[in-house]
Amino acid sequence: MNDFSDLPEPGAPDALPAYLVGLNPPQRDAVEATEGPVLVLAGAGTGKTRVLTSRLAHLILTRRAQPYQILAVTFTNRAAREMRERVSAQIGPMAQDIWLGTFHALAARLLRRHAELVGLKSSFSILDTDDQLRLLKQILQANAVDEKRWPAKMLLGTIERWKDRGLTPDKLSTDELSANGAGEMAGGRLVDLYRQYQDRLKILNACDFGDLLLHIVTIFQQHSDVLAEYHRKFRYVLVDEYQDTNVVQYLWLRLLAQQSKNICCVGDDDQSIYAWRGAEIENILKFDKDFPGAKIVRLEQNYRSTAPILAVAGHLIAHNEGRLGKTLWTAQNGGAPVKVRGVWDGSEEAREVGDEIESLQREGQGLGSMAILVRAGFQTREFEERLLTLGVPYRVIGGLRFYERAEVRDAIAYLRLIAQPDDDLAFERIVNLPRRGIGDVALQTLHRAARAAGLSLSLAAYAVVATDELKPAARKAVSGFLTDIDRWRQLSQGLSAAELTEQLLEDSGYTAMWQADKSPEAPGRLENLKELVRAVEEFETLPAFLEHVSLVTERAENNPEEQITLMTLHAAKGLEFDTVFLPGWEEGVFPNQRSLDESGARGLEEERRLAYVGLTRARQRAYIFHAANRRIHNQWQSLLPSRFLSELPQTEIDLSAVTGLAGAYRKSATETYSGASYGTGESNGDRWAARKAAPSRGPVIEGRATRLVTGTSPRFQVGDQIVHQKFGAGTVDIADGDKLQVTFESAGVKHVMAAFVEKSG
DNA sequence: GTAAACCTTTTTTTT
DNA sequence: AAAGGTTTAC
Repeated sequence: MNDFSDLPEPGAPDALPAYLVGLNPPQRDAVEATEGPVLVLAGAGTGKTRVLTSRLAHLILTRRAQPYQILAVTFTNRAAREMRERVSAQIGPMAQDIWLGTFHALAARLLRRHAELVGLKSSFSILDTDDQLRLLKQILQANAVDEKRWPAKMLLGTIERWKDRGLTPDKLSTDELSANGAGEMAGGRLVDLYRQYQDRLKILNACDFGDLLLHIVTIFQQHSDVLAEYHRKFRYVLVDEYQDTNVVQYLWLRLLAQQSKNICCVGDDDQSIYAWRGAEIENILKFDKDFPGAKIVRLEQNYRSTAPILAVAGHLIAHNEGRLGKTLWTAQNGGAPVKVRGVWDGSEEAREVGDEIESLQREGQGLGSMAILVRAGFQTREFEERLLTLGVPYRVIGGLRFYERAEVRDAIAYLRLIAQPDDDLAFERIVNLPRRGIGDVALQTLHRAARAAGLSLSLAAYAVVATDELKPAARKAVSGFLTDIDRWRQLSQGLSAAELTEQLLEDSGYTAMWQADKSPEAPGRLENLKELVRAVEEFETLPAFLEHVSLVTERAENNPEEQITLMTLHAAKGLEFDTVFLPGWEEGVFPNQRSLDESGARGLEEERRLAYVGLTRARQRAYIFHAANRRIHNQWQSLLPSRFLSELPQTEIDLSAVTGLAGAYRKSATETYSGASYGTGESNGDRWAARKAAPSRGPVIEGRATRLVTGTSPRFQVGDQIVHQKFGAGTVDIADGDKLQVTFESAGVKHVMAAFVEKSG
């Protein structure tokens, strides 16, 4: 370990500082290129975090900057925490002073300082998705927008995408509106609704997630003195996962770095998987245009996965266009091929995965080093059931987070209202919870008064109870509620946040409400409330806790037991496991149909990157599964294997199908598919070579779906009577090679593969 | 004001 | 199949 009291001067000949020891040449390059713009293209498992933390240590220990003069931005709280921990290990407590956090957390911190410049108070609330939706619904109702035709969710999505691109209502051009038909949404009034939504936020002294960044950019653009202050302050800017930045984030970074030019962005264009929430892969692709003279460093030596896994992932991702281009390699030899297994249906898939898990366990593999990575959250259910049956402990990442549970949100609404009287959404949530006799009629009266006076609900309520607008009972109830709130607000001055929370839940009758509830969930909810009080204890002040709640969306997991992890591919980014199971590689499931429908070629490429992310999570073993049939929307469907399977190098994979399948699968249980089994008939090796030679030819989106062709599969003609293993007897309507459209006697019209039916009679 | 009954939709991914 | 929302009935 290096003692930094006798640090070598920069450029000292021999003694290598500890943070540089063991770095490979490109990694070291990335650490030491401190001045000017730098783009580090860091492939999966190439030691990206190591480079980031070493770079921070380098900047600080060589005294190029004080910790508080460095801005280091990540996307997830997990990444921020990990980086902070690892820098601390290298440079000690100084690491606490680095401006290190997620985009949103850092933006919130800045916005609290300058809130008045965008018409907010420093105490503003940060709304979550639920609040946003309720707010927009109110506006839609007030504007008589038909919510059936224009679901609030969809409109909110459009508004959020605008915000991601830095578009305030004033900046929306007609061009923007004609794109994706946004101009016609909600009868052409969406911009107006957007404006009303923003106006409401201002009255509520609140902002949503997108606003955190948008407001800061607005401030920087309109107040050069404020921007200049931060130019002086932040000498170096570091950005993690740059491929996931959206336009606002890009603008924010560019504004901050335009003076010093010392911006270092680390990312991997092949792992860009967040276009659906506004990320612009172009940001990373055009980095050297945005920051002229940028140095580009490629990290390509992989320290995580075996050679076969890298080969499979590399072949797959090579089918994408518009890449910056990287080829991962490893010094390791050996390693098992990636296993690809075809199964009959979802439950067989779950059984097979379960069996494999148990057999790995018998070999001494720990559950903690295994993961099942699915495309969409609902896919975990079948595996959960199977694992429960087998008695294999598991944990699911994602799903309902602690802070999203109704009772926790209720309690937090109380706290929000105390911290911020203008928070109408919180007010409405709890004004009659538990029941206080403040019903719709009373609430409507308050709404009217608030709108008339241009005040928030709780402020208007004070005025209303002084009049006789409300019936005596309601008036008494409202005034009682206001008195309570005032009292708690008083208490919040003297008590700790946790004590306040405890007392509040008692006094308000909220705890009592759940105690009186005899539904089976009630005990769990009470337990969650206790857990909430424990969570509040970690924070000194109420505002600090509320900030945490808005920005940190994770739940405390402290389970010492060895468990297998189930999560989505998105959630898995940045993690690694010895063994990775990748189920559900079927057309429509993965690549996801909706992604294809909505985003075409771009959507397909993003899905392929998602597959790449999944494969590159694996250190030792990767298993891919595809099922021939699945119940989707409670209906059985037969599915084609994912086109991604035809894009894998046949030499590095081990193909097999489980016994009991018809046609191609049934011939031999262990027979591997030949090179022509998947795909179009040209060998995949050729396609791979052709692709390299002619990178301009894009993958076909709408083209023929991947086929399972074998020389032995019978040919069908229109009118043939057939039997399908799942759907029973039917008649062929259309025969297109191996794809048939069949009218079944009981199951109706289906598209099925020839391989799964047999001629009858 | 509450509860039951009925209808609709859901399943992409989340800071 | 289940959850959520809305309508209807008490």
